[in-house]
Amino acid sequence: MDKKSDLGIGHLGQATGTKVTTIRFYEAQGLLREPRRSATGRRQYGDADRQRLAFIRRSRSLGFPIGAVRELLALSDDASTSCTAVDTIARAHLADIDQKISDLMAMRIELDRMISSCRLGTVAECKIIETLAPRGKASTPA
Amino acid sequence: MDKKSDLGIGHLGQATGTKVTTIRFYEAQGLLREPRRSATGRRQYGDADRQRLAFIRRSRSLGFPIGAVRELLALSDDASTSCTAVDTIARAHLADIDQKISDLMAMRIELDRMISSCRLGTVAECKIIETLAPRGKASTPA
DNA sequence: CATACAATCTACAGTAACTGTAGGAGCAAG
DNA sequence: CTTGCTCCTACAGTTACTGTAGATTGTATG
Repeated sequence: MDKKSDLGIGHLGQATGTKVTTIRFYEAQGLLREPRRSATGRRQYGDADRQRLAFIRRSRSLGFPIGAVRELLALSDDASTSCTAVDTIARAHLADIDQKISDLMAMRIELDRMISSCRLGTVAECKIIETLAPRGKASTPA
Repeated sequence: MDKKSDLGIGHLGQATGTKVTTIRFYEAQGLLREPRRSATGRRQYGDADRQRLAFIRRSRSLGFPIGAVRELLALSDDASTSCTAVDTIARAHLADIDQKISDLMAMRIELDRMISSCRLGTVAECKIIETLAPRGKASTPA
């Protein structure tokens, strides 16, 4: 009588590249519904759960925060609504990523310049430390 | 008798663009030493504290994690050591940033492709949702 | 001087998205 | 029956702060 798609939490994890604790975490967050349990209390998942978890993982791997994943799931559950909302969420996330990239690029440039100027002498003459300290009168107050 | 460099926590915050709570947090983390207190228990900072906090903020703005900032501070306190260690920390951080940038770029590309393919119809035919769901048999199991 | 309001104090909870740990029970194999 | 793996719950830890509660102090004004 076992359905071939019946999965324990460990197998579901393997099937989706998700740690067991993470699956339980998603359940606690309401991303996955509470599955039925075996007679001894173990979680039993079906194929729909696997699909849903895969969706979550894919969304997360694209950087959507949990809240956005929750919204995307709700939207995808209602096939008849317009996907404008989906588009909006995705675009907002794209803008977010662009912002992060440009912040990191700015850091990268500064950091790179800092490193390039280092002549590997002593800390006293270190350009990196010097760059980090807005003015250098803290260490050697004259 | 007041030194002109004497600062209350609020003024120190203003002088360095740091919230008061954040300054106390840095103190708890051991990045700033415990300052002397006024008769009524308020923190009193001097110019060296301001320099040190500025260093911390600058390092943080370049993305160095607290632990790295702690190490950089320790190194900068000892002017005679070689700055090889400083260089190593900075290079490790640069590598870290590069990794983050390339992760975000990869996300960005996928996300952009996803969004471009969206025709703003219903969720049922939404390319975004479709892309997120590895195979589409969860919602409509036939 | 009294009163109001701003700044400060301590201590702790909350954020994001998990990860790790403790302590206990189920389950298959030898 | 014992070993060893998976699973269970519940809670603490991670990062770098931010926010809150409730009490006290400092300052400006009437």
